[in-house]
Amino acid sequence: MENYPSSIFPSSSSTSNNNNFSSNTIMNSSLFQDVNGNNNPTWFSGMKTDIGSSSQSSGSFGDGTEEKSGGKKKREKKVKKQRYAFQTRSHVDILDDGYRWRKYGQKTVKNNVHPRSYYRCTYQDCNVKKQVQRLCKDEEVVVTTYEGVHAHAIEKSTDNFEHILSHMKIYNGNNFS
DNA sequence: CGCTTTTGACCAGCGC
DNA sequence: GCGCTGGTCAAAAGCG
Repeated sequence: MENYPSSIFPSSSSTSNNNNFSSNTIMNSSLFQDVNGNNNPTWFSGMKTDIGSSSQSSGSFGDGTEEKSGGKKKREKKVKKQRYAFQTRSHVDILDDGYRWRKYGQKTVKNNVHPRSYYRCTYQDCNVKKQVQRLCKDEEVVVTTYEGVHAHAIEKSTDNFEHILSHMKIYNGNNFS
């Protein structure tokens, strides 16, 4: 599409050495997974998982929720955004990536005993969402799917997470055409 | 008191 | 057309 974000997370003015990301987390692997591969996940090198075809009207993820057609509830009508998924081997579901998230839903998914949690960034006018889900076959593997791009700076620094981001950038730059 | 989490209901897309 | 499934809303409860 038009705007491939160079990275999911804009400049994260990081300095300190907070270990809030790895306090309870074992970062053995962080790979990107095609979220389109439903039952048969296929590992791929790129970080971009374009679920929408190509008719993404609004290029920015900043705010896409002004549409309230109908009048009942402003349930976002399946605006297909780019999603980015990566796996993390961790004992905890919540990976503190420096942003503030508010949970807005949880659903049990088919073929998986673990529920999927839905989070939304609480920053003002930031509609970035993420889903957190564990693999049924490997309970230590947590799949985090980001939807949208943060249009603001990271709120707290996480060097560990930036380390992951660096990998993501590498993947994005080399392998994704 | 304000923010977050929980949880059931609601809605839309998709496959049969 | 119907049922299943995924995603979101919103009220209530919980917590610092």
